[in-house]
Amino acid sequence: MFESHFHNECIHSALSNAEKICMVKGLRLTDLRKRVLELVWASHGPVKAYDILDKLGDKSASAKPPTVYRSLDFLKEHGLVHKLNSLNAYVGCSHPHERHVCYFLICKGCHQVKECCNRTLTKAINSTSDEHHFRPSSITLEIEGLCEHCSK
Amino acid sequence: MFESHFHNECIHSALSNAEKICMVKGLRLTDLRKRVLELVWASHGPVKAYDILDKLGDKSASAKPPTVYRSLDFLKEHGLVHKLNSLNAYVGCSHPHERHVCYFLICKGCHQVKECCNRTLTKAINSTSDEHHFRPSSITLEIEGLCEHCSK
DNA sequence: TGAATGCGTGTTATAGTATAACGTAACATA
DNA sequence: TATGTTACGTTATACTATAACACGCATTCA
Ligand SMILES: [Zn+2]
Ligand SMILES: [Zn+2]
Ligand SMILES: [Zn+2]
Ligand SMILES: [Zn+2]
Repeated sequence: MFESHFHNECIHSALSNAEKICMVKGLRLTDLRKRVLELVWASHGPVKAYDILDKLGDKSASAKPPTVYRSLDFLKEHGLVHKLNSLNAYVGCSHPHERHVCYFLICKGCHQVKECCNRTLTKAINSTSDEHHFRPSSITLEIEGLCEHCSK
Repeated sequence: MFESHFHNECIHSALSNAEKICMVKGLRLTDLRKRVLELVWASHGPVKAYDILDKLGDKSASAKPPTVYRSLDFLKEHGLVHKLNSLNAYVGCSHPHERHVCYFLICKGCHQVKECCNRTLTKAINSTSDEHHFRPSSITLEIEGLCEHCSK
């Protein structure tokens, strides 16, 4: 799904973006939160909360579930990570600057996730909601399947 | 979301539909599976696995988690119920005859769920997938918000 | 300065969701 | 009746997430 690349750059830019965003919004991107974000960004794939927990443990001996869930909540709330409901897993947001609804392509082959947030989908969702006189507040759209590379 | 109605008729018709479908497909809609389906259909809202478990317990003393999860798996697999990933809950399929992808409107006010499975959405999802050369195999689309009645 | 407040984190415990693994009973088919 | 298959019972455990309370530290304001 992601052609071979220097992923350290992805991590680095995700972290520095997050710092800028938090700076601007007056949020505290503490060490803990930054480390959790870094672990979420360890790959372009879904990351489980308890895997983050284990890896935190390496550095700071005593991490307990609330530690990581609280950080994830913070990061979610401010659009830095997303939760994938169909997997109970988390993924870093690939364009956290723009406030937007996010849809996901989840490859079962290479276990990578790509955000696909386009107007066409949003329009279709809104017009369907309208038809039903429904006022949407939060949307989960997760498309599982095989990416170009993995379907060959 | 659902105007006042005689819900017993919903339950009854869901069960008799299920019987027909299983008959045709040569599937065994056992007593247990039928009771689980009935409990899922207790409302038009999401139902939790452990609530089903509790209610099963009333009749058959010793129900354990695998009992209900196995039945739910069977019902899911054959399109008689759907799982709502954003809620970890289950809902009866409102038109199990047609093989189809299902999208859901979930009202946070009255806790009712409506299937909205239209071509426009499917087309938008497929064309987005195409753009990314992605081959979808399973789709989760859950729209949370307020229904017409509850948004007044 | 010192109390008051808010926030982030630590810590313990528990709630909630789901499956593995193994045994037995019921059913189908020959 | 023998045989293989499916459904279910049962025990244990894994996985996911939150409640509740304590502590430290920074900010504010009396
Ligand atoms: Zn990368
Ligand atoms: Zn792939
Ligand atoms: Zn009804
Ligand atoms: Zn409603």
